[in-house]
Amino acid sequence: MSETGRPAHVAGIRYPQRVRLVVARCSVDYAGRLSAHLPLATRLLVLKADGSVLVHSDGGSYKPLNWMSPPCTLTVSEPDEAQTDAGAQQIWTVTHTKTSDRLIVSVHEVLHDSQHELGVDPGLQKDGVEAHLQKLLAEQIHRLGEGHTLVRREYMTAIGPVDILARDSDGHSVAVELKRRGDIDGVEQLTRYLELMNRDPLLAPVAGVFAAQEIKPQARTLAEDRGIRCVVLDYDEMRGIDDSLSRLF
Amino acid sequence: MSETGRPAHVAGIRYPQRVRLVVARCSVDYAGRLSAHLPLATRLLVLKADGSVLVHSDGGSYKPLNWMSPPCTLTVSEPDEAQTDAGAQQIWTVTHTKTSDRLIVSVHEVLHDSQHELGVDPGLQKDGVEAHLQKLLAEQIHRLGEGHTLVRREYMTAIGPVDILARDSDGHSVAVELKRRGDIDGVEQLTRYLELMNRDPLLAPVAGVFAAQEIKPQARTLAEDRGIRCVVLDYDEMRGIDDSLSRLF
DNA sequence: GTCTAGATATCGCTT
DNA sequence: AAGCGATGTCTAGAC
Repeated sequence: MSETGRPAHVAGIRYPQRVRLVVARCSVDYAGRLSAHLPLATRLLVLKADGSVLVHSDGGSYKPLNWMSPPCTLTVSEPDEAQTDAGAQQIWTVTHTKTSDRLIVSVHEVLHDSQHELGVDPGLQKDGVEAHLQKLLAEQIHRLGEGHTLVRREYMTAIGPVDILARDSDGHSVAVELKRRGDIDGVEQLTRYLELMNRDPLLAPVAGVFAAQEIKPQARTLAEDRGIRCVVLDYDEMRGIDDSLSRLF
Repeated sequence: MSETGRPAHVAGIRYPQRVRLVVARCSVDYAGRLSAHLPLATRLLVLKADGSVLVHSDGGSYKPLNWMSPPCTLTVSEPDEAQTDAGAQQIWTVTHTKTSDRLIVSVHEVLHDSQHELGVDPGLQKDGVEAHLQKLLAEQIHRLGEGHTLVRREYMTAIGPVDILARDSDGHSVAVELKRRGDIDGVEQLTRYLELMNRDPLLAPVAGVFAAQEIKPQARTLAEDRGIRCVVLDYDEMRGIDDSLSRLF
């Protein structure tokens, strides 16, 4: 109960990682990059082995009401007189190791307290992010328009890599900016690439294509105003074709 | 154990909100906006009253390894033959109510299972960051340079509000884009405002100031290349002055 | 290490 | 309802 944060390594000995689950009536204060306060209520407190703390309510998204990110340490202390009068039984102070961020939990009543050994997690395997979309579009470059050919993915320029460089049926260069969701940011990014590339006589004229699964109206307006063509990609359809291709082998 | 998700309202009766904590050896698959897989390992599963599920490891940040956001429902089913052979005891399927997103948890061994009544949370009270920085800069407008005067905060234009509009010592307009961290995005945003405002004969010429607690090198280069002045703000110093002022009252 | 771009972002506010 | 900006963003990859 009065145990503090459990570092994974102490004096060279590797202790098993443990997560501690506490359900308690508590109030919470955070002082760091901002100040925040949570009034007294019953909440779930998750204390991870690296010292990090999550304060969750029963609802909302995956984001805790409040938290402290690692590296940090938890110390438990007795409440002072004022805190005792307010009903606090324990004060948990979570201090960030590098910054001066602080999370203070005033624990009024502990309703549950248990520890569980989880071990190290093998981690998440992802599929279907922008990288995958880029691979698919490179394989299905005709989606940019008839007669298009791939020059290369991640074409390097002085200000960063262009997602895809292609040529249209006339042999002119086409720079493609690819997004999962097409926002104004992406149009600005492509615009910077186009400005730079069109100064290169070996490449110019370079046309721009803004390709995304979904293009926001404002982004489309800005793009078309700048002569950038917009292409909406159907990920499922592209993946479907990719799967069918895979099945041939 | 075999209980499914508990909606907060059933047949007009309001049930108490409950959070369920499960520690289990499990593998997890997500199919929705992307595909993701978590190999078999021991993890913390948090099931909230709104049906949402968080899959946490003992470490990392506040973000779960995987999750399903509300509104969604959890159903528990028996594993099929292949799943039983793989060692699964139960299959939890979490389905999003509006999209077709799906989270499937293959539960191999339950190590802990408890439920806790939390009630409705009063919610977080926040104070700080960009709003505060904007208020401080409006009060300390001299930080833009000698002789500057405030016109107004959140000066509305056709494409959105400019954080601060001021005048310099010559009476010329100054548009200020304020950020906690000064990134290229912020420079682009300010550039769009300046283009628009400089078309307005009542305002033009409008100078630009990019003000932030921290300005990234690339952002500074881009800003200065466009004739936008960069001002680094010391939040603690500004807050200190603000506090001293407050103490006078 | 630092820095940059992407994200199943989430959250809140305004139109 | 939909769009947009901010976030204590977090995270992974590049340099």
